[in-house]
Amino acid sequence: MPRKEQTLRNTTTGASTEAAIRTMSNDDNLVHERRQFIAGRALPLFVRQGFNRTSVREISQACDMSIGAVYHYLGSKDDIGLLVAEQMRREMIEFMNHAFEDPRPVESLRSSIAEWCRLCDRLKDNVLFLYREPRNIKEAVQKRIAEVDEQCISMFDKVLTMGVEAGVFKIANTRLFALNVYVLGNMWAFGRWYVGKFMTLDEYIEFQTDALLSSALNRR
Amino acid sequence: MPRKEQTLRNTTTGASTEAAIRTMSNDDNLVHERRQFIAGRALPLFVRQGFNRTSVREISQACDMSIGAVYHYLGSKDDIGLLVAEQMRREMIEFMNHAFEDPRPVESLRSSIAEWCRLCDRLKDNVLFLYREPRNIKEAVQKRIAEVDEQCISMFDKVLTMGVEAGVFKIANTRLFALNVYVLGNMWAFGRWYVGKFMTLDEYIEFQTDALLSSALNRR
Amino acid sequence: MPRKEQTLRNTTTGASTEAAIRTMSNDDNLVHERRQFIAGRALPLFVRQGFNRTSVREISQACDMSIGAVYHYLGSKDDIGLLVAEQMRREMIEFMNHAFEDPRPVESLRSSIAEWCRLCDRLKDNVLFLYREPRNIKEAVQKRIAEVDEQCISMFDKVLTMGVEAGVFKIANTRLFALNVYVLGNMWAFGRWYVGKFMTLDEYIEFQTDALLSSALNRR
Amino acid sequence: MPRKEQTLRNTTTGASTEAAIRTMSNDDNLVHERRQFIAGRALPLFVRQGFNRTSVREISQACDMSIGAVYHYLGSKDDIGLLVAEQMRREMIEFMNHAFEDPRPVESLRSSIAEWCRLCDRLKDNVLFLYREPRNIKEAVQKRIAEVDEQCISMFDKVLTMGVEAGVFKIANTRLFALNVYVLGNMWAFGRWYVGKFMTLDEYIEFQTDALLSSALNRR
DNA sequence: CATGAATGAGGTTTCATTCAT
DNA sequence: TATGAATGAAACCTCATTCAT
Repeated sequence: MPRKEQTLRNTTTGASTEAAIRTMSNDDNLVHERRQFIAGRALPLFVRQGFNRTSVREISQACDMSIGAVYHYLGSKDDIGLLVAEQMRREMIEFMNHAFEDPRPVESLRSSIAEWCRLCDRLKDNVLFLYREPRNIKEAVQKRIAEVDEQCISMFDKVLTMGVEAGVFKIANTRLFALNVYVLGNMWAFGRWYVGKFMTLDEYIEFQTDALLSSALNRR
Repeated sequence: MPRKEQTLRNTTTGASTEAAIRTMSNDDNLVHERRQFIAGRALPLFVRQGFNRTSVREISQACDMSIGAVYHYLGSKDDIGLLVAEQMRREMIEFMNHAFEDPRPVESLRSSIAEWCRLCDRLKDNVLFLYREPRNIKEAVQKRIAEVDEQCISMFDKVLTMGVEAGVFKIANTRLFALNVYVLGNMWAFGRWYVGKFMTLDEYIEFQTDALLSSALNRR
Repeated sequence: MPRKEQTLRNTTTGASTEAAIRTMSNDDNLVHERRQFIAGRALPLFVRQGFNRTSVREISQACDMSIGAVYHYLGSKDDIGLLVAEQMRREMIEFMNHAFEDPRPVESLRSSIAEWCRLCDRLKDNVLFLYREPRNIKEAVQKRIAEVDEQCISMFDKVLTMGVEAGVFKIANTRLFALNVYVLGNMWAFGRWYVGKFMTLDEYIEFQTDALLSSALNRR
Repeated sequence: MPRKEQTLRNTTTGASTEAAIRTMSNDDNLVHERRQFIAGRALPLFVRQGFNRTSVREISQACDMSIGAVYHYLGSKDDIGLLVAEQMRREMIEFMNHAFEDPRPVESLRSSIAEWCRLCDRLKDNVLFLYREPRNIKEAVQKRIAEVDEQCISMFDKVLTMGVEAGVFKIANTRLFALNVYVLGNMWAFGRWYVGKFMTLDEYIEFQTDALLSSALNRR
């Protein structure tokens, strides 16, 4: 599906967010690896205690590193937010590149919902962080995230539109419907209503897909 | 519908959160009024800049008060979070006491969705605050909020279950469906995807209601 | 014993400490009465929590008065310290005017020790306050207190000297011995070593008097 | 005199107060050294101005450190009080372990009085602080201090009792007599009556020892 | 590369005192 | 005379960041 990829490449090309982060090291691989490590250890702390209530000292301790070492690979605490955002972005782009292999609308919608929910489940903490701490992510990076959000929604929109054009779906507002799909993935990640307490991820995917399809399918 | 009201009363009774907040004044009316005023001025700041990035000095300035005056009516900055939560809670209880006058499932669902969305629209900032800053709200108060959330979802659940029992709806998992209704209200409040940019609240309510109904309705 | 009284009058004459405290009222009796009341309620708080850790609000509440009322009779929180000091001073002067009716050295020492201990017991809190919070009493007032301290010690000194001159006592350094008598009174007031836990005031007086006498008495 | 030492060790064992103080550093030696330094610079300020009237800023300036550096080694301003108390405690334990080598009651009393007075002279400011600012020392630490106070008094008591049993002393209440010895040391540290103005420490020790002995000695 | 001591601006909070009512 | 809301300076403390080692 080269068309899609081009579209994506067009809008997401540009200096990688990560490359903009200051470091004292020249070993790119090491830098990347250490940053992922730090972000991975910091993120649960952010989710549990909040970004502002988590000190760099705590982060360095969670990493079994010195404070100086953390700053060796990062320019500032805020940069960890960028890494979290960037990881989400990377995975979403990955997701968009691999979903929709199927040209059949129903199958395509099914698989994209499932994949999307699985992605949100895997990056639960990133999703939460992006909801909760937008003020701790640089405006520019928020925009980059908004962009992939938008692309993601557009992708769902396209699948739906395709289905509508094929006469398989009947949807009054595909854009809003696509947004619903998007939110439904995030919703699983939100621990707030304990969805995970009374349902497995697979059941969740199944029920939600069925509900959406029963609403979208064109009957006549 | 007295049964519902009783249920609600039973679970929501308890010492008001507000009464637990320290104050230097004995004039209850004044205290309440000033607190609402302070919370009202502070909330937009929190939403715009984040709770931690908003200083008490800024809040006092936004209120045209001295810092000391703010602390005359509040025990701490965190207490403003409680007020925000409490306001949401109050309005949700109010909402639950007045919705669903209609015994017809479809009408009842329609009106409850509409009212719920309007409530979320009205308390947009409170909704956002509760999503973003849970770590700045005392555990106990988060629980109180979770309680009304739960009651609210249960309420939607009951409407749906009623409809299912009446043979009007056909829903695989009413609980999850109810959760979808709940989230759909919050979703409007979330500026993140700019739903409001391409749609009015009324349109949003209409489209979403239709989509949900088309999914829920039992077609023989 | 007019000689003594003259001495005292000479050094203690001067503007009363209390008269120097600002007030909004002209009714001298009322002012005095209220001040004693306030000081009496505040002193235990100071002893229990410390002067600085006791707020004017707390004091006003302990007095069942408004903050404004407290300031109606006092110019500042510090003034309460002055009142405490002044009360001690007044009682010590009173004490000095009435002790020593007896010309016999031993009897005179006995009674003055006993009276002094009883005074310290009665003004326990004042004694403690003067030890603990000298930095919260104006320099000038500290000096006035030091003056009566000095007079008190001198008084004991005189009794001892009289005894030495009469050949009844044999004391190497009457000044230091007098100081010991003084401290022994304060010592009772100091809860720190729980003297009061294993001894009544009367026993304390008896033992201490005997010990001092057995040290002071001239044997040959 | 191994029995005494054992007794002391038994009751004074326990987690060091200092170990309970929070620090950002892991270098125990550095932490201890810096804390002693800070406490040493702060204590005279406390004595001169009072604990509450001395700000952390002043302390940090007196130490030629930044405020942050002070908090790097201490968890709070109050902790300096603990250090002051702990230093007194340490020295008193040291004192108790080394005094009383002499089995002759009179010599033993003489030397213990002298050593005690010298200790109080050396730790003048600590003594004053403990008298004046008990409300700024955690209850638990006050208790630990009360414990060594008690041990110290008991130690004097034992010496006296030994003398009484040997028929050398005749004392009605050794416990109270011991307390007098204790207080007499503190009394020197109290600047309040300017004992130091008209007497050297050695003279003070001499006079007080003679007075006590002349009271304690058994004259058939 | 790594460490962690040091910095100090800036945050929250307290509280003596004033003054309009 | 009495009230208590309001003030705002100043206190304690945190923590992101730097930099000498």
